[in-house]
Amino acid sequence: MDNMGEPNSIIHELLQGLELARQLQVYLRMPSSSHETRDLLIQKIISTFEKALQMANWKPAGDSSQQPPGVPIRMSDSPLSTSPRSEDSDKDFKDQDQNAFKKRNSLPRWTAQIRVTPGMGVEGPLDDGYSWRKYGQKDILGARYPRGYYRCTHRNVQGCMATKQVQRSDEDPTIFEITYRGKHTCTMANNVGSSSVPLENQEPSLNNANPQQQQQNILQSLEQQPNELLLSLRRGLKVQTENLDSSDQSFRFPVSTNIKTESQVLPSPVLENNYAENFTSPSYMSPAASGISHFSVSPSGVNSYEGNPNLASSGSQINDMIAATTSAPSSSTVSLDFPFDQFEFDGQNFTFDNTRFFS
DNA sequence: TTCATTTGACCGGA
DNA sequence: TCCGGTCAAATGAA
Repeated sequence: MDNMGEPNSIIHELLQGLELARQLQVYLRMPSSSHETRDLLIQKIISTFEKALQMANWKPAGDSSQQPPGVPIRMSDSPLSTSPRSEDSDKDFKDQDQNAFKKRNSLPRWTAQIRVTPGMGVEGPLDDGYSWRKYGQKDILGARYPRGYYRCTHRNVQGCMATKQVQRSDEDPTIFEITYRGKHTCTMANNVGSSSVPLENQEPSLNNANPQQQQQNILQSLEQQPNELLLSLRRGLKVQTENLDSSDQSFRFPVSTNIKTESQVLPSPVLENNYAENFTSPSYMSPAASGISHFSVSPSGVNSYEGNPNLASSGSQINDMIAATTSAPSSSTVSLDFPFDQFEFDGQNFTFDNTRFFS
């Protein structure tokens, strides 16, 4: 934490990695580019990030006895119980629910923000690796847009008590604030960030959490997005952390480096709208109130997108879209978008599971 | 039939 | 008492 490397150097390395990733993106779009070149670029990117990680005193995960692998973001000391779960008793889970409800304010909690700025192509592994199920929506006093409530799909089966809330910002409707609560204890959590296992080979539940339905939900929501928002989903992904507890430690990843093709990302109906799936949200961001991660989406020159002129919208539907995109299982995708779920940033340190990132 | 979302009702903390 | 968070019945989609 307090022995972090020179931030400027780290940023320099990260920027270098970014530039390399961009180059890779270009190469990947050129059918004639050679594998050697791509491999070389990938190697460079990896070493760049490794350097940055060294500078940040990054330690390989291994002390995460409580934390699921690949979910490296440290929670601040939280009272969250990780007590053993009963696999076969709904009653136990109901009891847990009761406790969770009583203690809801003591659950670890952290916030991410996703910004959808005009013109972007949200491509990339924008999922957080978990599947979520909406269980409520509520109008919040003083807020223009309703808040959506989501919990882990595996709650009933595995007693995973993780929840999240999605709230569209009043001040800037392009910003969606996602508040995570609780810690995933489902098997999904064990798979998230597993660096060597391709997503498609991971826990089946990752993919069988009805991705079609989630995709369809996205689509439904999209069909009612304003053109502006749809257009905004065309560009690249930019990551910005701000207000991290050491005020000036913020940094920005203008990530626009997708190697995932749209056809890999989306079912054709979605592609017809040229909409890209999956915001990645941090599985575990710093819960510190000061540690809001700001995910914004910015122009990246990504091609091919025309908003559907027939689209209309409502705030809650956009909320759903964002929520769904942050929750949709990533299925079998490979991307160079920054994988937030492998990214640890507790104010001064961050870690990054680069093996999965580049796998 | 199964599973997810919607939405009004209910609960509990402040 | 208010309001945020959750429950659960109704509904819809696959």
